[in-house]
Amino acid sequence: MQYWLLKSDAESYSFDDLKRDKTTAWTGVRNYTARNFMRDQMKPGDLAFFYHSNMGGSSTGARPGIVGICEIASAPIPDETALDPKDSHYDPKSTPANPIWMCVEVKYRKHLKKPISIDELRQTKGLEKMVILQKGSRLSITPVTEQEWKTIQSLDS
DNA sequence: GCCAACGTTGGC
DNA sequence: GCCAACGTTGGC
Repeated sequence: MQYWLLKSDAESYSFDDLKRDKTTAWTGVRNYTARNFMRDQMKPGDLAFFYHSNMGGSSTGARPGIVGICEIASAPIPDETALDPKDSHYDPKSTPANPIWMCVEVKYRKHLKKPISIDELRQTKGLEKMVILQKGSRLSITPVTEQEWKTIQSLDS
């Protein structure tokens, strides 16, 4: 059982979208480190924080942060978007016989009572080492330690 | 919109 | 295998 953090740009796929869909395949990841986490380490039943990043549109004043909890719901499966020439994530190096990009299905669990912003995470003792808080960290899938998980849960009140 | 940091690509 | 160039990410 492991804990994770999944980043998504709310404008492309938000946590509300996941609530609506209930389950979605986490496609479009084109980074080997992130892929390896999905392919080699994620297990059904693992839990993940869902994090909204903030590409461009912060006109509402909303800050990037954790908005909810979801669950890994499948073993690794080929990322279909890599095999579809019409998809913006198409990668000709990936073929049905040898799909280099893999994903997992993710299931909605629950919203936090209110989002925990990146600022609040930065201010919280014990979270200093979180990958997502490191300077220049762009990984869209990162492991979260049990201690970090509990600490963040305790902020959700 | 800016731009620092990062991952990937490709010429050598 | 090196590394400059490029494209992307994502906080601000």
